Amino acid sequence: MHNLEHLRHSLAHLLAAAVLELYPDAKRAIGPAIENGFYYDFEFSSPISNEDLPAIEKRMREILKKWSTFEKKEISADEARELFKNNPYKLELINEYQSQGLTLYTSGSYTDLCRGGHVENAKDIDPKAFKLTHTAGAYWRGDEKNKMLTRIYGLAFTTAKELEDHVVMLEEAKKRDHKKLGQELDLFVFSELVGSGLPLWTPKGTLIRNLLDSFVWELRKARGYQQVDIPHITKKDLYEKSGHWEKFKDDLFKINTREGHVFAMKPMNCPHHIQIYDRKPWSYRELPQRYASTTKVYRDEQSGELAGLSRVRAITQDDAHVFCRERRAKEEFLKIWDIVHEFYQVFGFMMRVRVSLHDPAHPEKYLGDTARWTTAEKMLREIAQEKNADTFDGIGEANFYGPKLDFLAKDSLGREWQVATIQLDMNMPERFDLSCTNESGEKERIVMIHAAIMGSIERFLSVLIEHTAGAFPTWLAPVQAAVLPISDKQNEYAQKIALQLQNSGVRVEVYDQNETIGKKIRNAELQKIPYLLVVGPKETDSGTAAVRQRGKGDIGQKNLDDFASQISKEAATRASW
RNA sequence: GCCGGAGUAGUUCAGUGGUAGAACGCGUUCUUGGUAAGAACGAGGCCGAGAGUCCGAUUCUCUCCUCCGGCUCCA
Repeated sequence: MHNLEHLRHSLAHLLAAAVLELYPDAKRAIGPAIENGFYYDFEFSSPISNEDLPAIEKRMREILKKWSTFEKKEISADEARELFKNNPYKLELINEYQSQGLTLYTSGSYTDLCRGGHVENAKDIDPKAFKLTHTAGAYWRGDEKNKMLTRIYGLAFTTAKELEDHVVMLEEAKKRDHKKLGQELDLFVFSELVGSGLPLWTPKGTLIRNLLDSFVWELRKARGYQQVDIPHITKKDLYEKSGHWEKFKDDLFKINTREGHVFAMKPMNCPHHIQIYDRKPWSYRELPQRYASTTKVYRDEQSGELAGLSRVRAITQDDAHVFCRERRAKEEFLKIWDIVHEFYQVFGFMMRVRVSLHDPAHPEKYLGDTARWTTAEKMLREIAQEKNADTFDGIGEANFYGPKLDFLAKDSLGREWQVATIQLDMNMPERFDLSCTNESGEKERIVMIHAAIMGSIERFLSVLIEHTAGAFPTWLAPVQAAVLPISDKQNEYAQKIALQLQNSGVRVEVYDQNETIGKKIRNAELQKIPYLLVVGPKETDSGTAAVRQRGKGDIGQKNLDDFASQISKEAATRASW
């Protein structure tokens, strides 16, 4: 069995071979294997688009028939330069790699400069197990100062079945796209007048946000957090002191006051929380101080970066900061970990935890002395060990101000998203001279812990919508039950029981439109409402409802008091089904 | 910001150098229906915004705005 990466890289060669036959003046850049497939970057003399892909793919299959082995040949830098004299990209690579020796690989009549990693024989490639998917712009060598090339992406697997499964998964993901579901379920909108990256939350969407936030708050409250509230703007002085002005001034929304002062919309909350901590001197006995705010931050993201709720300019953070002594940090980390665990477990996410460490090869990227980093990273590793969780190290993933634990959630389609994060900050307390008085009556430097559970409500909701396909658990569903009268003769009874349910705390809607019962059920199902209560003459007479549960169908006649208490119980326990 | 694609009714989309069409949704009426689409009629559009070419532009050209797929970025 051959290596999948070799297979994918071989297909990149095949793609280049087909492109060069169809577009002889296209210039090749690089073509590696990637997750699920491969790509190759080209400079085309005139733009190509997705419509051109079927022809290229067809040519790939034709060429593949003529290929067998990949012949390797060592060549000198001069020979290579001669061979690729019209290709500035290959020439750049030749100059870079000439000291390590250069190799050419040939299959059929196609030859490419390449460091190797191909299938033994091109006959091993299943012509039905790859597919070109889309084109995209990509900077040469990933540097935005360089020329933009055209990248052609393809999917590739060992068997046609695997390719098919992956395509089915992509289709499912498309159906669950949170931008699409957000509109269909009426959760949020964007307005051209308000601007891009600025979502507006409808009543249903706002309800969900508030329910999620209350859940996080409940978990925090139990662990000694206190809510604080802060303004959304600040004088630039705050960010000059925190260091953010210098580092991130391009990403700040700035405000000029009529008196000529410069303010900024807050892009993060820590400096504000720090000012609350710093309102008075603290005894070590009063620590930790744990401040939490669910509040928006504003970042002037590049327009091309914005995407649905995943990347916005007005971001709601469930942000908390713990101010504590360094020796206390571990205990606080563990508490936050518990919150993260409890929160994500409710939604059925599988979690992995990345211990994000500094990169010893680049000490210049980090603040503070090595000894403190060593101590701090040792602590994080201990925590990861004690928690006995699925953890891994991320070298070079630390913040410049400290190491952190990043939580990755795997959704129901197997995609992984970074969500919660717990960060140790040894820098801000220095900059703002944050301290407490210790047992010896001395001023002692404290540390800060940044702790976001959802991270951003917008991003978390984008993940949750796609994870659940919009079928929210009962406790979170904006409408938990719909009452569907079979004809308008039952409208009055429907209103009556809706009111009764509403009084027991159930979020309920009545579908009393002049439509058939089939149509009402269809509409309610499309809204992914957990429970539908169908009421006809039978139910009116017996004072019941025929209940249909989302995903399960008819679950029989229910007494209303029993039904209401069942929903309340589901909501209280945040049950999922 | 960059490359490519796209903006037509509330939504999903057809379409045309002579100022527009479907389906669903919405309204009215008929229908009173038992577990995923009953019927008829009707309202609804400065064809994303601005400029240019043309006798005439929703259609062609340019600029801007917005969205999508990527790239770069993400405290």
